Amino acid sequence: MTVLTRRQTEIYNYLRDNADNFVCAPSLDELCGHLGMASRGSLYKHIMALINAGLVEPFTGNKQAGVRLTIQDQAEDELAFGLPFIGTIAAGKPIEALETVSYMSVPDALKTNKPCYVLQVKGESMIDAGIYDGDWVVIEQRDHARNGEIVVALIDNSEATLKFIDQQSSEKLMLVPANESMSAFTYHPEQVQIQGVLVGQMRSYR
Amino acid sequence: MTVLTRRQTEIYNYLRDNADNFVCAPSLDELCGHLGMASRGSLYKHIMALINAGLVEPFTGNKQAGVRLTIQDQAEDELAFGLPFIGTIAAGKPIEALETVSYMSVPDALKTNKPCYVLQVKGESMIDAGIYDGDWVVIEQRDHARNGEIVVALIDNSEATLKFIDQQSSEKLMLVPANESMSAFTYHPEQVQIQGVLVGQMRSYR
DNA sequence: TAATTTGTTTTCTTTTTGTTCTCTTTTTCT
DNA sequence: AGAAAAAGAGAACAAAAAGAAAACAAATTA
Repeated sequence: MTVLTRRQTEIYNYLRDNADNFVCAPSLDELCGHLGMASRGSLYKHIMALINAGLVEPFTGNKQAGVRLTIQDQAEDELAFGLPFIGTIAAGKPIEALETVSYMSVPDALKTNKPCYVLQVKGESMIDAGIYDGDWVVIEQRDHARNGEIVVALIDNSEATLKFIDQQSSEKLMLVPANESMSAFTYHPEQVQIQGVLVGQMRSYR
Repeated sequence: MTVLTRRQTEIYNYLRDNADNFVCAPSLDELCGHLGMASRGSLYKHIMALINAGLVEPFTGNKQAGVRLTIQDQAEDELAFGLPFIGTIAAGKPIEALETVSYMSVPDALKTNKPCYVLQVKGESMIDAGIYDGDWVVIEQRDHARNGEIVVALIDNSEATLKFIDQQSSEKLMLVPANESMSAFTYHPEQVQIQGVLVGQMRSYR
């Protein structure tokens, strides 16, 4: 998995979105203008990082051809790149407090058009729902959910878990694990902070 | 593909857009006027580059015919669109016989560096392994597998399924579903054709 | 034939561009 | 708060690209 910094992601997104607007491969100076930068040398470092990551085609020697996007990133339909990967879900911190570890390419089919992020599941609390230890989950950032949805919930500001949510009212709500050996608990709404709702899941067998 | 310099691209675009405006093929001096250049020799270099790239028809000797445009548009890179999405797994046909329905971008973590394709799971045969009806699976194209791996297997040339493979020998092999209500079957190796091995899985909750 | 146009080559200068460096500022993490 | 990483500015350099101008030969035109 490719790890990009925030600026690198911004620049890559700009290149991807504007690839068709250039009559030919743009020069570093030209890109600087579009990106609001004053120094070629600074942009150069970012471009080299993207080339190193295989996201951008290298400069053609010293023929000053500039930068061209690679093939895989031109995919029209399922183009996907750059959801922040935040870490594991058992971190016990509010999502906003977690730093983006890296970015992860996620198919469109697994995310929504709202802000999303990726977590890696730690533990077996959702095993009966087909979500296993080590899986990645795509979470739409939200502070509310409907009954029956699977949510990332922060309990008493200390423990983050992935659970079904149910029986929400002004006095209580229920968090239900999908694991026979674990039991559901009822909380006061003030105890529970919803961090997002599950919209996608991925697993690697390698 | 030949990479054009900026000026070459500009000149090519001008020629393409204005080909119909010339009563006959323009001379270099005439083109210099239109392009705001003072030197034939400079333009000559650019034109020769375009001829070399096959984008412009060569000068017809010294009969002052000038430059003629070819019909050919600028060659575009052939784009790849991620992994081929072939369809559902219960299709009952060999994978090779299936045509690519579309392409799907898949995170690096879910694929290998070998040829892979994507299938959508139909049925509940792997439900106890956390693979549900409607999930997408990433399959590495292979005709053999190790015991314990999850494979796409074509049985008797008629039925494609996703199963664990086990107890492979020259006389038999076993295909084991991950579903309590379904039972494992033993086959002769000739009956079973392995189409690939599971390397990734994805699910959407939208 | 002489003059003119045109493609072609060559030499030279200027501009653009990739590349590397050092230094400062900003952001991020501990 | 302090350390580390990221981001940016700016200068300097070499190579490539671009252009100007002159010269020449072949073809066309007058």
